Amino acid sequence: MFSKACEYGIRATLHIARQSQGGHRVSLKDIAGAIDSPVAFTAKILQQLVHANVIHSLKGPHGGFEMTPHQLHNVRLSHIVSAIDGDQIYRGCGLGLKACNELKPCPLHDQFKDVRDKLQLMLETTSVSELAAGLTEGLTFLKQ
Amino acid sequence: MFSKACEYGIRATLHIARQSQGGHRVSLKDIAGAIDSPVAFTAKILQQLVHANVIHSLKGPHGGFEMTPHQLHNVRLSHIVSAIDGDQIYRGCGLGLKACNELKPCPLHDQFKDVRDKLQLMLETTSVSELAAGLTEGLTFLKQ
DNA sequence: TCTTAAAAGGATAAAAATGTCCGAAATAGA
DNA sequence: TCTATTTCGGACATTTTTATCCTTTTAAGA
Ligand code: FES
Ligand code: FES
Repeated sequence: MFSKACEYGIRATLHIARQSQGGHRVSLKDIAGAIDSPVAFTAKILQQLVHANVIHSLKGPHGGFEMTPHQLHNVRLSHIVSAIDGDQIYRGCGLGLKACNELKPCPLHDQFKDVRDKLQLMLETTSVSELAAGLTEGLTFLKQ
Repeated sequence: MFSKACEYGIRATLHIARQSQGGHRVSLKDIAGAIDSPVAFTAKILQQLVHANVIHSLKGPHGGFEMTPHQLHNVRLSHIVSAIDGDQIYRGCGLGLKACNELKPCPLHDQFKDVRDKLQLMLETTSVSELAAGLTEGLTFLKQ
C-alpha cells in the first residue's frame, strides 16, 4: 500500500508527536530505536518531512526533532503520505494506466475509485495527534 | 497499490477473458499490444497466471492463451492479485509492522483495517468476466 | 519427416527502492 | 575560542522490481 519509506515516515512522526505532546525533543537515534527502523535511512526520511513542514528540527547539542503546536494541531496522515509517496495513491489508476480518466476509464475504475476515495478520506481526516494519543495511553504500538 | 506486474496481470487477464468470451484464443504479442505492456515481461506474468490456474495456455502453431468456461465463471480479481502480489495487501499492517495484530495493534490499525477490508471485499466479489463485458460494450479501456 | 509458430524457462540487464557511510554545517556549553 | 553533539547532504552499496534476450519444448501442418 505505502512504500517502506512512507511507513517509517508515519511511524517516526507519530513517535515525535507523542514526545512533543509531552514537551520532549527526540534525537534520530531515539526515533530509530522507538520505531525499529534503520538509522541512516530514517534520517533521509526525516529530512523530507522537515522540508514538507510536517516536523521541525534543531541541530547541535540538545538538538533533535519535535513538532510545533501548530504542526501538532494541523498535520494529517495525508500530508506525510503525499510528502513521501506523492499523490499517485490518491489520483492514480488502479490498473496502471497513465492517468485515471473518467472519460476513458479502465474496467476497474468505478470499483477502484470507491476504495481509493475511502482511503484518501481516511488519510485526510486522521490527525497525527489523535493517533499519538493512543500511543500514550498504551493502547497501540510502533513496533512488535 | 498493486505492483506493475500485478497491473499488467489484471489487464492481460481481462483481455484474454474478453477474447475467450468471443471464442478467440490470443497470442502473447496480441496481449502485449492490447494492453500496452513489454512483451517479455508480460510473458513471465502470464506463466504465473497459468500456474495459478487463472488462464490456460497452448503451445505451438495456433497456440496462445485463453480462459476455459470454468475459469471465466470462477476467476475473481483477488485470485490474480494473490497469485502475483501475495496476500500482504489483504493481511499486512498498514504501517509495516511484521504482522497486523489485533492484540498489539499499530496506531492506524482500526482505520486501516476498514479500508483494507473494503479493498479485499471488492477484489473478492468482482469477477473477471463482468469487467470483460464492459470492455466488449466499449465502455472501458485497457490502454490510453 | 520437416518446417514453422508459439509458449516455457533460464540467464542476464537496467532501473528503482532501500539502506549505508562519511564529511560539512550548526549550535550549545566549557 | 574550542570541543562535543546533532542534523544535513552528497556519494555509494545492496536488494528488489522491472525488463530483455536467447535457447528449449511443444505441436500443427505441409
Ligand atoms: S481509469 Fe483506472 S482507476 Fe480510473
Ligand atoms: S497492526 Fe497495523 S494495520 Fe493492524
